[in-house]
Amino acid sequence: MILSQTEENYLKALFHLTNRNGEQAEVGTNELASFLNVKPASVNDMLKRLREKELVENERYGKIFLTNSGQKIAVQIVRKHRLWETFLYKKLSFSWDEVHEVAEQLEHINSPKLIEQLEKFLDYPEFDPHGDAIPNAKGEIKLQKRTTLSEVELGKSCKLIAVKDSNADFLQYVLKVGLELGSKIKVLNRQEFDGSLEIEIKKNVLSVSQKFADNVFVE
Amino acid sequence: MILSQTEENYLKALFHLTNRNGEQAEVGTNELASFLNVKPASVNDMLKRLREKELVENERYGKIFLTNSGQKIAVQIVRKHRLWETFLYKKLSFSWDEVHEVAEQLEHINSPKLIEQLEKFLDYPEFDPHGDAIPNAKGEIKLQKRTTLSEVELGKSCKLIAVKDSNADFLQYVLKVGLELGSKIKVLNRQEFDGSLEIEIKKNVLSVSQKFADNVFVE
DNA sequence: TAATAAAGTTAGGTTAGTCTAAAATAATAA
DNA sequence: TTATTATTTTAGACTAACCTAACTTTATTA
Ligand SMILES: [Mn+2]
Ligand SMILES: [Mn+2]
Ligand SMILES: [Mn+2]
Ligand SMILES: [Mn+2]
Repeated sequence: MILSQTEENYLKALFHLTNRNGEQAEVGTNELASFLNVKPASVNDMLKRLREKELVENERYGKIFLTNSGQKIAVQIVRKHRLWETFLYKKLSFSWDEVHEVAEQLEHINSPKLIEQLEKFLDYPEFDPHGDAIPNAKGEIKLQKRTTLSEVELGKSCKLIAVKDSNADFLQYVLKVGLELGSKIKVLNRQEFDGSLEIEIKKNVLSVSQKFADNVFVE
Repeated sequence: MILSQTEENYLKALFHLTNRNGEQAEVGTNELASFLNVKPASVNDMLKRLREKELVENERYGKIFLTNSGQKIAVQIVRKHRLWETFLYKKLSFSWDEVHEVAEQLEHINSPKLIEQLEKFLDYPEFDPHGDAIPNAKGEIKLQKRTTLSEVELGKSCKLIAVKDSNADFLQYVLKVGLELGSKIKVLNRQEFDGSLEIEIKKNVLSVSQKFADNVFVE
């Protein structure tokens, strides 16, 4: 089945919204619309078409789900996205805050051979530059049990294993505070009124906002 | 200026049709339409929009030209196309008949850094896998004075320097008869009634059609 | 439970890019 | 020079993807 870029983006968005950190989540028209920066009415139009192609299922006023074939297609797009990010990062000297935007375009290139060969060229990488697992050709993903930094208990140490990839400013800031994939983080204190954290990284103590901590994944 | 893929394809088509083997050529609505596999009416609509963006010039019932800025954009697309073909060929083990189709998609990816870095990664190649010159970042192209094999005088020898890139079957056939970029070809005889040629390649004598010879460029 | 708010849907409209069918102009041949 | 053919343009229509404004249904709260 040949899909437009727009259709692919809807499927990918649904994939991300329905699988939040391993858990299943319910998704409605409004949420999908604001995620994609379109209006709920547009989402409705598109859902009609995706339903006709049997890629999504939803009842009137009900929640939205990917069908099996919708899910398969979405995973392949995620696979392409993460392989391209890895290529840009490893081979073309992009920084980790620059790769996502370009991968958003490259993920829609349609050529099975290209992806096969790209994966081989990169020597079958398991994770992208932000720590997200790259699905294999069959669509299987290693699922990492990951927590956000916000949820870590006071006094405990953890290891940074992934970061939200879609905000360049955030990613630059992560590097600036001295963090990278694999960094050890100790949570010293939590400010109750705004959820901000005091953390220790390589003997340095600093304070990060709740929002920051929500975008950092640890194990 | 942000252009759609379709607009980019019109500009590229005009670039190719108005610069045939170094010479300037006049292009009309019908010719552009059949090149792009659309109807003349569609071309008319698009020309109106491209005129408004000052990328093409044409008078009612007159021939079509790229403006300077239209030309610049077209060359950049050709540059991207040829760099991607080179990448696929050199780094991802694509054969020379497979690269064009995928490059048709990749040429529309919009990221100046990507192209810069790709060119660097490929070590500033001068020619694509079909022997076409790759424009540099400034849009300058080395112009090769090239003739088609059909035009070579009887008895003369020549060197294969480029081939038309858009037909995979033709490209496979070129390899099959033992030719590649740089091959020496001697033209032994010309059949007047159908323009077919008898040629010698590495002591082998074979006959090729006029159409074949039209798609092979030599110096 | 009734009122209000939030979420979702429908109707009608826009733009890009395409098409067919018909009309206008230019080029060519009788 | 007129008739025929080829080329180009116009008018009107379609689909994908979006929008606004109004409406309906579901959820929340008083
Ligand atoms: Mn990404
Ligand atoms: Mn995308
Ligand atoms: Mn090509
Ligand atoms: Mn193209």
